[in-house]
Amino acid sequence: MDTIGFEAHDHKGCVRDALAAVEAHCARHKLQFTPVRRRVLEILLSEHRAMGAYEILDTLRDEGLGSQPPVAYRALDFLVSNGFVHKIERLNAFIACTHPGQDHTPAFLICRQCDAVAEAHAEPSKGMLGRAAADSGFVIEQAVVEAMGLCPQCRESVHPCA
Amino acid sequence: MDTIGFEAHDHKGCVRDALAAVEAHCARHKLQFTPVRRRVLEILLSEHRAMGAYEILDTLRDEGLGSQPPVAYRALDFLVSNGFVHKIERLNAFIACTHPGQDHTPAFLICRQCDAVAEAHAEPSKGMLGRAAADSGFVIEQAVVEAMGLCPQCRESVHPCA
DNA sequence: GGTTGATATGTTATATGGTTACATTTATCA
DNA sequence: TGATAAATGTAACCATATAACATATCAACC
Repeated sequence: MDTIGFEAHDHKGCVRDALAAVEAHCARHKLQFTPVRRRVLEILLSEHRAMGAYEILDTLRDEGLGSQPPVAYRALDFLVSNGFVHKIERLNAFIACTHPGQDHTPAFLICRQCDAVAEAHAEPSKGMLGRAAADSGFVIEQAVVEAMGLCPQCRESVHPCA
Repeated sequence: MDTIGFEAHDHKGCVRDALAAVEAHCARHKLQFTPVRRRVLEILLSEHRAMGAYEILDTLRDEGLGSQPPVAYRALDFLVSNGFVHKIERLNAFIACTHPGQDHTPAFLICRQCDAVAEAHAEPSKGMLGRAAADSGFVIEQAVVEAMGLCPQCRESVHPCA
């Protein structure tokens, strides 16, 4: 229910905590949290922004962890299918989940000016969309919800009167 | 409020009406509804499904209306920015709007089995997303809402007991 | 009705994002 | 320890989208 994302926070702590949560989740579910997968998650967590697969790959290459696209995409596939990372369709980019482990439908607030992204929650089964789906007999399994606009900071810099 | 999309309908009539509505809208707003733009819209309307830009381009090429990607992308840009066509981010594909001219935030129900797409309406300013945005001071200008799942027909074919 | 500025198209080349296919290695577990 | 599955390395390729620039067409005014 908290948006975080556009506010300052203890970033080192948030990276550490998220990493620990994912590690625990993988141990519990017998998932292999391999070096490449771990490093990709670390990169996304510490950058704390949406990154393209090739941008992530550049970092991996610099570190000798793999140089070809499939390396990055495979790690991202793993992280996305387990809910540790989300893909932002509108940006063809990936971002670390802020509530790893918990089952949820993410929604994103994307600033068109500074590209900052905040994660919120959506409830696709409710509202008009849910009603339209129910009316037509459509079963929603997964949803993409991405709002574009201006974040608080950029809004102020556009309207300096604030 | 009607979903249409997964139901049978008078398709010839719906193509004709939509085309007429767009034509009227362009005349009223002094927009150039050129042959390429018109043909791209016609293709999308009559196919009545999400199509990739290159698939549309193939048809244009066959008809001698242009053979290079920018031709298709420019026509699509025009149609999308005027609300006659929507882009489905999840599919990197385009689909004709079912309510051309009217200002609205489209939402899509996408069948993962048969790729059928139905257009519904979303109200991003309401619900949890709207509240999260308001709470954090984010101003929503535009939204992508795309639900993946099973359409009525495919749902039945998966559960033959129905 | 011709001139001009804006809008639209033709075309080449290239950037960006993502997958296939197959060989090799590493983990898991009986 | 050996069999099987899962993960990685690597090359080649496919798919989506844009940049840049030349040419043509339109719209509107004198």
